[in-house]
Amino acid sequence: MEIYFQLISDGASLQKACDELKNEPYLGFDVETTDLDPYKGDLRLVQLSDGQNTKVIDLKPFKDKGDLRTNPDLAPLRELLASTKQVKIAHNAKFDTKWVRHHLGCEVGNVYDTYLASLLVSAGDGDRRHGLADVVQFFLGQTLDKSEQVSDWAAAELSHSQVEYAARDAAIMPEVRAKLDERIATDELTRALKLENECVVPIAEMELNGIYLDTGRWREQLDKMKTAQAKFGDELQDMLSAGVAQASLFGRPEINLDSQAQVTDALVGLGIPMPDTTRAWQLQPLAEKYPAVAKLLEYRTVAKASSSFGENILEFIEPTTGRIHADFRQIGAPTGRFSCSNPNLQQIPHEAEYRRCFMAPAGKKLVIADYSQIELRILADFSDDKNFIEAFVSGQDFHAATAAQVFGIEAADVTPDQRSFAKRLNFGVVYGIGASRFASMTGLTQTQAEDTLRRYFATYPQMDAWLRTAANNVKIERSTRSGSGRLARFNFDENDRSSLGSAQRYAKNMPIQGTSADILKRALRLLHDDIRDTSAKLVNIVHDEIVVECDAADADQTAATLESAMLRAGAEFVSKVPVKVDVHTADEWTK
DNA sequence: GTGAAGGGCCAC
DNA sequence: AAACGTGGCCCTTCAC
Repeated sequence: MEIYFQLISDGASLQKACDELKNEPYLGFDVETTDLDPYKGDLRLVQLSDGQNTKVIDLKPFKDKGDLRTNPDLAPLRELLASTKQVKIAHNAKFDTKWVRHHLGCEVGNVYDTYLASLLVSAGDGDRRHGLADVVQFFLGQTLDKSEQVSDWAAAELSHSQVEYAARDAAIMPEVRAKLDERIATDELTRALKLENECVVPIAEMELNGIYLDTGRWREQLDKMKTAQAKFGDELQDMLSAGVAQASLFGRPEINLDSQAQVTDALVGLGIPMPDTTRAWQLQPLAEKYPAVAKLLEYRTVAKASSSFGENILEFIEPTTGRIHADFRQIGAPTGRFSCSNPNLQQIPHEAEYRRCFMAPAGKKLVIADYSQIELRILADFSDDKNFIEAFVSGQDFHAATAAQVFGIEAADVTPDQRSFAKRLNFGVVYGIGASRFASMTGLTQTQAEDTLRRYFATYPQMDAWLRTAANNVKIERSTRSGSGRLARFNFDENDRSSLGSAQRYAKNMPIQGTSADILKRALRLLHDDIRDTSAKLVNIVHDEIVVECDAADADQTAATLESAMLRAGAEFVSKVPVKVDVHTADEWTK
């Protein structure tokens, strides 16, 4: 397919090109860069297209005159990109908007992300691919050649083939959007896509902002873990070698303590009746009787700490900023939750020794806010359960309040055990917990656990009914949705009970987890708009928590702004129970 | 050597 | 498949 494009490399042509495009409602938007990381490479091309008329802007000549961000010749481009009048259609727009933000110094207005749209339409079907070529093939039936994608974008002169490739990627976007939008409309995903599209720029900015990690503190903690690992490892080797015959002849045989197979063999050699897995929850009961098992558990804990949360995380510190810029996937899970990697800032251990390493730099403060019991509030709202709602409205200790209801006593008379049972059930219910799991986690017998579950659901009959309906709909509707309308289709084997059971638990959980994700995404957009032109910067998110960094002097104002944004977002999805946000200001990412 | 799979464990 | 949902990271093992 021949396409019409124009390569632009001077200010006057750029002005003319932007004038030509500025009245178009939809613009395909793409960039070509010399690296995947905006802190490491250069922005070479910016492409904009209305579908017929495509402009490929070569930034190299502009770059040769100095900082792109202050070059007045680029003002028309910045204005066009920042405008909210034209929809900018990009595939994985987080990438393009990050480069524009960092290298051109402007925020892209009105983003439409065909990658996120394709993910929404696929509704959790993990077999579908969502690269641009895949999406173009699926929705337009065209084959897109991506071979130039990894070509040399730093070359002094770009080849015709490179520029044509760049033009084609932008030119096809309006058509992709049109086709995708038909599916978005028929699948009733318009609200969910709006939520996602509006969240792209806040996330792009968060990744550029990064979070500050105190290297000294981290190393200090790591050293402690390494020392403990060496000590426990040594002790464990001694204990395990007691069961090995050749120990006295050849000295202590080295066992690989990280190998389940070798450790299990050695423990069996000591006469320990090993369970089918060596996971902590299975070994825990054996730890009291067998010191080697207790030592293994100690070793595992510090080994995990020094590997997963060790030296490697320091390698993610970007030299130019001194901060960690992790990758956030906006639709990381089919429920709509984010996932995070390189490194995963959503799995940093909760202990203060780790969290205190993530700090506000000098003169700054962290403002940390999280939703209180958001998933349970969503369940209360969706099920409209009178008693469950009452437990929230009462405003008292939530788990004590539910314990009082379940056991039919006054809140003041709730025993610690009763509160603990209620708390575990409150958490378990959104995952579809069963009696046997509840029994094993509480130490209750199967019968006692069944009885407690029965009491719990008898206390909350409408919640029970809502969860049962959700499970039944797996077979009838074969799909479910979150509050924003995010869609999840079920994949299960009709004849396999465990497959059906697993789909039913997912059906109970997805609307709740998904709505929680919806609320967080809405809050991120509201926050983004409210902190524009302030010192506040989004630096991390963890499912129901938002961390913002700001000038110390602005901390109180930022806390109020953040809480307000989160509460407004919550109220858009939950109305029958109050939404509660706990917010505080600190020098470290701690409670 | 490299990569996939499986076990294990961290977060919410 | 912990009959409690969603992720990512590290390690070993095993196939290519």
